[in-house]
Parts: sequence; structure tokens; C-alpha cells
Amino acid sequence: MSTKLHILEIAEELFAEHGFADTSLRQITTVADVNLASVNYHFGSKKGLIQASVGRYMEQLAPSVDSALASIEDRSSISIQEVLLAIVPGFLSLESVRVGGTSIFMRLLGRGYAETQGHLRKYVEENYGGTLSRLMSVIKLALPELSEEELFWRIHFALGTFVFTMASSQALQEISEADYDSLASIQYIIHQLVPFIGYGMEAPASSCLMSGSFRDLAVG
Amino acid sequence: MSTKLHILEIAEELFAEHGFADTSLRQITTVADVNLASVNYHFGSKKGLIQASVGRYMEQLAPSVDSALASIEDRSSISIQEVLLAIVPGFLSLESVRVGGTSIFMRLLGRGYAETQGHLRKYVEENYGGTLSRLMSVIKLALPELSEEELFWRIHFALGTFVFTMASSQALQEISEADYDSLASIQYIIHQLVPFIGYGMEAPASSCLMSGSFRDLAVG
DNA sequence: GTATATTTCAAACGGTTGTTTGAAACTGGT
DNA sequence: ACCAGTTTCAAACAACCGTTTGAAATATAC
Repeated sequence: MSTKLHILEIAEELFAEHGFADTSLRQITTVADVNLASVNYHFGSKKGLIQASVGRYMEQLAPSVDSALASIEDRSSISIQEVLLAIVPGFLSLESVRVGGTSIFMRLLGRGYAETQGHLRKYVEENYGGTLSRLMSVIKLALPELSEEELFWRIHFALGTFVFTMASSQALQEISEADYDSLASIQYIIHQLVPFIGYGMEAPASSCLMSGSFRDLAVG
Repeated sequence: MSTKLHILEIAEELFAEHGFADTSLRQITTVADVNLASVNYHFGSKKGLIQASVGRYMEQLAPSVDSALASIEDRSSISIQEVLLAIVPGFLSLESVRVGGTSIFMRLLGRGYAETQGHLRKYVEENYGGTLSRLMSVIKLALPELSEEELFWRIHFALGTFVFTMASSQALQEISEADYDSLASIQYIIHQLVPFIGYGMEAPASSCLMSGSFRDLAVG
């Protein structure tokens, strides 16, 4: 049973660092010092390994986010920052899965969203779609003045900011002179991320910001 | 000479849609209906083709952004929205490179930033680093109240939002019911993007938003 | 201790990748 | 019409990919 978990942990690290497509099973098994065939034996396929690596975090994260949302969704008014801060502890709790788990999972999430023509996204939606739609409706509650379409884009912008930052957080931490340990620095990033996303999402509707004057800028 | 340009245009579309790693030369040459070897003949290698596909947009974008920044960087005070709106026309002018050029280039940018262990980023930095640092210093001017480190993260968040949105804009446009033509919809996205990024970037410094109360959330 | 089930292992499989080759086809100038 | 220069082409190259195989090795149960 040790080999299976060992493969999983090595795979998570390599997937998070280089992406799913650019990490071969041979790299994983070489680093993990196990036989190549053991991946297919324990996980069935590479796809199975990928799903397992994000799955074990999702199955802890989803109920945590669920209960956090449940505790605020019946309030009369919610700010978007409150929503964001409510779900943060769930992510930080992933440290209990493994050391550095929060960082690894977030980077996996970023990779998974950018890469793969949907098989990971599909897996997440099928297994944790309820939590996702619950989050969406709470956000909608926090931003009642936005139209449906604006909300759609804002949510994606927020997701994009989040996910992209996480996908490249490793490189960014190395660039920035921050010399915190792994847990502290992922906290620090979230610390910086929440106000950015929060304020961005509650920006006034775009139409009133640059009405007219815009179509003229296009060059034929 | 027609083959070379034809390869380039088909390659751009496939790169933008599926990413660089997930687009093979055989896919490109099949769609373009040219011989496989012609890519290596005209561009030397796949890496050469990738650089050529973003290069021809960059060489038009860079001077455009440069002059836009020059026209505002000597003002006494600049808002971040003004900075963003100043560089937007440069991106929209990429429509003159080819129809749909703005959308294609932005998606290429997103792909390039997320994928590849740096060879495209390195290429951009080496050839257009001046414009990049110029943009950075103007942004710094627009947000004087932020510390160096906060600025670093804010800029990356903005870049992440921008780039990630563009990388998946194709899919998003299909999801949203927006039925504008190609040029209009990329304008529409930018339309929505600017206030989000603008307000996010000028959010108050994070420390005053969730002082204390945060470290306790970490689960060991 | 033997029989049974589980796990490991080296080797090979078929397929795809980017790249190279050298001959064939085409080009424009004289 | 001829010849150089450029461009195309089918074919093969070596390297890598995920996966499968079937025999060894190991662990588990009686």
C-alpha cells in the first residue's frame, strides 16, 4: 500500500510543477523509484492517476466549503469578501492531507483548468457540481446589482486570477524575495489575493465606465 | 512565400485553440494542406514556428504600447484605469495583422504564459523587455500607495486575470450566449475586464483588511 | 509449510512526436 | 532551352509516450 501513496505524492508534485501533459509516467516512476507498470496497476491509467491526485483533496475540500457556505447563505446581506474569506479555511485545511497540500492542490487546480480538453473539469463537475453551484448562488447573492451576464464574466475573471496565480505560484514565490516557509507563503498569497478579487468583483458595471468612446478605438 | 504565411496562420489558430504542446506539426500541416517537412524548412523547428506566431503580433504591439505609455507617463497623476485604457487600442489594432488577430494573439499570450517552461517568456522578455518595464513603472506611478511587494503581486494578478481569460475566451464565448462577431466580442470582453482589473488593483493594502484573525485559520 | 492472492518487475507493444534526408518538382533569369 | 535556386514531397529516422504482458517475487491465509 505504500507504493500507491508514494506514487500519488510524487505525481502530485510533478503535475503541479510541470503540468499534466508535460509529466510522463516514466518521470514519475523514476523519481518515485518504482516500476513503470505499477502506475497502471494501482491507478488503471494516467487519467486515473490524475483524478486520484486531485480527488483526495476535493473530497476533503468540498464538505468544508459546503458547510462554510451554509453558515452564511441565509444572511440578509453578504459581501463578496465575506464569501471569499469563508471558503479560505477549507483550502488551508488541505495542509492536513499532506505538508504543502494547499499549495499543491491549488496548483493542480490551475493546471487542470488550463490544460486537458475537459476530462478533469468534467470529473470535478460530476462529483462536486453541487458545491460549485452552491458557491455560484452565494456569490450571486453578494452581488445583486450585477446582471446575469456580468456575473458570469466576473466569476470567471475571479476564477482565472485565482487559478492562474496558483498555477504559477511556485515560480512567483521564487521570484519574489519572500522567504517564508511553504504554509506561510501560500497564506500570504491568499492574503494578497482576496482584496484584489473582492474589489474587482464589486466594481461598478462596466457600461457606465466607458460608454461610447470605445468602439472608435478599433482599427480596421 | 504563400505556404509560409499559410502555415503561420493555421498554426496560430490551432495553437490558440489547443495550446502549443497539444498541437502537433502533423495537425498543422494536415489542416494547412502542406507537406510536413515544410514547417522545418520555413521555420527551422517547432519552437521557431511558435516564436514566429507570437512575434509578428508583438512587433506591432510593442511600439503601439510604447507610444501610448509615453503620452501619459509624464502626467502628475494617473489612474490605473487610464493606464489600462491607454494600452487597449494597441491590442485592438492587431486586427490589422489579420482578421481576428486581437483574439488570437491574446489567446496565444495566455497559452504561452501557462505552458512551456519559459522559452516563450524568455523570448518576449529579451525582445520586448523595455516595453514591459516601461509599463511596470507607469503602473507603479498609478498606484503609489502600494508597497513594492504588493505591487508585484497585484501586477501578476492582473496579468493572470487577463491572460487566463484570453486563453479560455474561445470556450467562454461559446458558453455565454453572446452572439457578437469576432471583433465585437473581444472588445466586449476587454470592456468587462478593465473595471475588474482596475478596481482589483487599487484595492486597499491587504494588511488592513484582515489583520490578525487569519493565521488561526491554518490547520496543522 | 503449503496454497493462494497480491504486488513487482523487465521487456516489449503499437502509436505519436519533431526532425532529417535526398530525390522530385517548380521557379525565374539568361 | 538550359541551368541555378528555391520549394515541395514521400519516406524514414530516433526518441518518447501510455499501456500490456507474463513470469518472478512477495505477502497473506489456512
